[in-house]
Amino acid sequence: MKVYKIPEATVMRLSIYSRFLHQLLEDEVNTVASGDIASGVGVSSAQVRKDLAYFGEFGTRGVGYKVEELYGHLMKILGLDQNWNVIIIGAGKLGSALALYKGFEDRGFKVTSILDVDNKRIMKQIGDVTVESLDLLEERVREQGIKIGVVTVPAAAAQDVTDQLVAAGVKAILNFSPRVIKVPNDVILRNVDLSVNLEVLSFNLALQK
Amino acid sequence: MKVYKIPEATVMRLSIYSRFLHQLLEDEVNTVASGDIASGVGVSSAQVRKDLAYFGEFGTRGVGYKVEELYGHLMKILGLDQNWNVIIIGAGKLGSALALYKGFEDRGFKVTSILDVDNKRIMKQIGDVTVESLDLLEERVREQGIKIGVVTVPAAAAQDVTDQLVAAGVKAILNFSPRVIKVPNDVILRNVDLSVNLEVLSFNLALQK
DNA sequence: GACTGTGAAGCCATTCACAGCT
DNA sequence: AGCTGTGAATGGCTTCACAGTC
Repeated sequence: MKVYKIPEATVMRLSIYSRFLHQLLEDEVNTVASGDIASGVGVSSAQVRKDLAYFGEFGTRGVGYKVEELYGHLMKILGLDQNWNVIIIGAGKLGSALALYKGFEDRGFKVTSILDVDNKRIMKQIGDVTVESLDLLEERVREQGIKIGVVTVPAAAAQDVTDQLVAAGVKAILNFSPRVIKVPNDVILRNVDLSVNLEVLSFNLALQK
Repeated sequence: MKVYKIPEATVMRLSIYSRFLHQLLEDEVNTVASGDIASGVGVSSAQVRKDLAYFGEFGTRGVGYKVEELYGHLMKILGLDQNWNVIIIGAGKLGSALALYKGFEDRGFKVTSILDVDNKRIMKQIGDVTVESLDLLEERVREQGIKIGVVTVPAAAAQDVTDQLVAAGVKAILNFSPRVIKVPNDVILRNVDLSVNLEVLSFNLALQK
């Protein structure tokens, strides 16, 4: 399993393939061809095979892939053969919604801490987690072995809490704030910019006229 | 202003540049060079110039760009020189959070309808919008001139509500459900897949070990 | 016959490097 | 002298097309 440089787009698709395979598993489908996956998720079959080829040979020529086996491989590749504790910084509407989001739990992400600076939010109960003070950041990261942090604070506070997460040893950050934030090279950063997504739609709509 | 095929990545960056310029405006900065924007948002200066070059010549050689002027151009390009009414389908935690998200309002997106199938959610007040029955979809889309729909329903219902949005005449859809959905060619679709984003982090973390 | 795995080709986006203005 | 605008070069991802295997 030589892993040199995998396109990010490939990783995102693997995640989508794995969910599609999960559906097939529930429908008790045993075998699947690259073309089936392709039409199921809206890409080309060559793309599916190429994506998988980065990680090994999982199929049988003339036949296809065993659903259960391929699913297992993908989950392992995606690092989902283990559970991840996640800390959310920012207990506003968005942070709360994410904390309760079933899609995370289903895939092995457990929100074990939710922190905020606002006293009105501290002690609030979100699912089975209690919102705590931002002061506890380092302590919670350490004791819960947290590698993944989610930032859902206002733009003005985003860089500051990010720096705190990094200082506490968090290695991967999912940023929902509408601000470009900077992290050291060894920390993985992804941005989910809600406004940008709507604006891409707006751009394309405006084009059509 | 010849617009043939603009890379999606360029559009996303324009959105980010525009927000950066807005910050500069507030700080009363008058002029900005491509290198300043670049370091502000974490791309190369050549990238900034190339992105802008798709749409015209906005700068002055030897000087840079007038902040206010460039900002205006970008907002126009992004279709943000007008307001957009937005309908949200799914009044769960995520749908509610998005309905209240300030970042949308700030950029001219107004959530004018929130619909759900669940009677327990109907009549609930979210901000100044009342959750209504999914049955009203077509009526609301028509009377509010809605072009943009946001889907925050469970995976199993995603394709169904998408089809209803399309049938009602919605031209752009932002899908938050963890399911691949299909739309006709003339409808613009973007997916914000929250789990996929976490899984890309997980993949990269798992690699490092 | 059917479908995988993969080198080669094609395509698209980014970076380079410099001519052109101010 | 400084910074933009842009053709050319580069790099990377996707598609093609087919040899290899069951």
